[in-house]
Amino acid sequence: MRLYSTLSRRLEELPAPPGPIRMYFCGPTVYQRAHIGNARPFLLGMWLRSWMGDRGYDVTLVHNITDVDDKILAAPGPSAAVAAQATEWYLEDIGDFKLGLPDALPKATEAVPQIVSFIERLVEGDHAYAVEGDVYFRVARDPEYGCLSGQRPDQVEEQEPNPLKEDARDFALWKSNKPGEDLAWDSPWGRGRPGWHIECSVMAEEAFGPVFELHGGGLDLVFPHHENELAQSRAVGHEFARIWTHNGMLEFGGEKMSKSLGNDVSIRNVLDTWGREVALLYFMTAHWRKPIDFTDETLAQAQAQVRSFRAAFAAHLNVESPSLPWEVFESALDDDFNTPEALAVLHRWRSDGQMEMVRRGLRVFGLHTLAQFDKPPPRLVKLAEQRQAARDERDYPRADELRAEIEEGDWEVQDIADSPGYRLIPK
RNA sequence: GGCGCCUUGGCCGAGUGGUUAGGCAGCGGCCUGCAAAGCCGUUUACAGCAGUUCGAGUCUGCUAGGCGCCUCCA
Repeated sequence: MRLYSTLSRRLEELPAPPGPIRMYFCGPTVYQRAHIGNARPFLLGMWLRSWMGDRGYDVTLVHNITDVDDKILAAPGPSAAVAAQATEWYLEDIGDFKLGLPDALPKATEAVPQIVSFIERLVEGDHAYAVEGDVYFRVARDPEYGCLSGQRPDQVEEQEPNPLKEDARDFALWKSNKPGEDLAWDSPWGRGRPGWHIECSVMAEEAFGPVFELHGGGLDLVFPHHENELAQSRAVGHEFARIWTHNGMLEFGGEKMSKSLGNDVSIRNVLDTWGREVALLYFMTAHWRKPIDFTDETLAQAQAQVRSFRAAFAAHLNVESPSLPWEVFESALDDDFNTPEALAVLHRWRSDGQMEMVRRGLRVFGLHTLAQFDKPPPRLVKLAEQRQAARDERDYPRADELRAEIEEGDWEVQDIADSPGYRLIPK
């Protein structure tokens, strides 16, 4: 199996099973409802874990939560409560995809002692310096700085000059407590809080030690966040992540969806409006590295595909001797996790009536639920039986009335050709 | 100014030099009491220009347009 890595800028072959494959994916900063773009790295991580598990790998997925940050401090109310509430929402939201949870969901605030000692190591190694209660990373000491993002340090723009820094490119590892900030810890440099990048270096080390196979996150984190993480970890002698995956952004009206632009739609909203199956299939339609448009039309297309799979399962087709072998599906996913191509294979099996193959493939993505049907409510079964009776008596106006009533209950009644039977399918 | 990415038919999207991707929507037909589902058929693809090659959507160069990052961001 291979995946494209930002670090090498090419496809990287994974070690042979069973690995291990240790994956660290950057999660959200928790200060409000997470938007649907935040779901993408989560889903990619979960799907990779699922697929690699099937392929015989020993996989561990760590997905961090940033619960100390400027935005949390700026939000109205006690910061700890803001973060706790938003964390709860996030866990609810990702839980509702019903894919299970990552193996660990560490929080920055629960790693502060380790963060402090990590920074001490950097200071001792002369990779960092303390100034008036802040600690900064010394970028000039790292000749490799920029290797992940391709940024040339001398070309990086500085927005607001900070006189405390030796060099404009240096970034904060520890920030001194400012008046009004209600999240702070004691440290050798005084009361303060961790900078943004350091938590990931520390929590990845906590989980995996000095080296692990895969680090994921959104494309917008390549620089500066991941560049800085890598620099910090290498400064203490770690190899850190070998493969870096960066998923494409969700776009909304031609622009990136983000909280700062105010064009974001929450995960909760999407789940409530379209349901988990449509949301999951929607993300399958685009390759993970590419941008994906978030529009009613693209979601509606995903919904149409969901319905086509469900209808095929309802028809109970299962033809033996597959037209395409399982290996075709496998190689699509093994090759840079190409979900659109895998989806095309599933459609091919669907149209050939090989629903067991479809079910097996959908299971990787948590979509095998399309093959499971709840029992229709007894009230609707009764209506369907009445409709059947009306049809038998050729009372078609009555039959159509009953069908409309069934559809109001979000089930659809379909007659079966060549038999007097019908079937009920959830809409 | 720097770094990186993208441009395929009405829409979404595969395509790792040489036979149909696939889905959605549309149209015509079969089936149906009517539908739905299904099935069959069908509809100006590869931004433009030049090059490499026996052969390019696929490689190279240029042009045009778009996007991301360099500041919080998945």
